[in-house]
Amino acid sequence: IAGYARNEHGDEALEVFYEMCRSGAKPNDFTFASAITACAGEGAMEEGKAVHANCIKTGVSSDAFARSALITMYMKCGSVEEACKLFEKMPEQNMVSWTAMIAGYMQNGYSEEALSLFQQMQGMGLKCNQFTFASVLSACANLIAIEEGKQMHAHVIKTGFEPAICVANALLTMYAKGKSTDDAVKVFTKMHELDKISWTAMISAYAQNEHGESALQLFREMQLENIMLDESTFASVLGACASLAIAIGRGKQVHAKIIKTGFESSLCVRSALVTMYAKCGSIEEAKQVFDKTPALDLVLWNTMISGYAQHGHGKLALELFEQMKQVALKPD
RNA sequence: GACAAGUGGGUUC
Repeated sequence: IAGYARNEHGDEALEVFYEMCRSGAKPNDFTFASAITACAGEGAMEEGKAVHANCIKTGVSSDAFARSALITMYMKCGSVEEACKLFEKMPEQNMVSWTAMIAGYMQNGYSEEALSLFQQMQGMGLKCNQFTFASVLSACANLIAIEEGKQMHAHVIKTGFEPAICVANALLTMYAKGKSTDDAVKVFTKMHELDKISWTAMISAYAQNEHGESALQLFREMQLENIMLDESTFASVLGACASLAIAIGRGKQVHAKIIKTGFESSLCVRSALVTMYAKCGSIEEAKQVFDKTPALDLVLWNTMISGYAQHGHGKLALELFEQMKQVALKPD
């Protein structure tokens, strides 16, 4: 159940969970927590609450783990209020529940609150681990609070969490968002172990800081190292192509690779493709990608409208805007 | 021994 839940297979996790319940095997506090994690991944808030009620009814030793998982579920579903209410009511507050709150605040755009909660956590003398620091560093990144991020970096070194891969990835991104490409490179170079997130974060760091060619070079190295690519990688690589406004042929090579690896249906890849084609001078191909997309989301509409607007097609941009409103999508 | 919390990605000249 935990294996499925942690790997974004919430539906299968829940299937196994219910099968377990039917079989008469008795779930323990970890089982319920994992089932709630599965609900979080599925955005199934009501089901998660029901699992928690069931957890209490079953009389496991403690529902503390289930509560931490519930906090995450509420946060993932955007119910920050409910998460707070639950957190305040929790009898035993520990590192995991606090980290869940800090991460949740950060993910929902409340990075200030995340940092202030971290200060409180420190004040109470609660322990922190790599997950806490990764979230706090991401909060600094969101706020582009580089001075604070640097202090946190020092703190992370002092507490021995700098080598943790999730901490290093968050550090790298924090520096990249603060336009400190050199510091981002330092973090990347210092890492003993790199995962797909590290590579993508570094590619994105280059792409966002006017080092598009370095981004593309790193992408080549990443492939030579046989690192698994995913939709985030391609979105970042396309971002590099767009930022360089490279020759359309090179952009098309990336597009071909996307098709070959089966990522062309991803919405974030599609919008990155639209931008790439628009910026590389082929608004027609941008529109083709747009037209081939079955379920357009807000970002794709925005991307195509911006593409037209920025390339001398104001009238088409306005027409598309009208179309967008007709499909009952709310402009932002 | 495993199991609750974590890091990267698309639009905004």
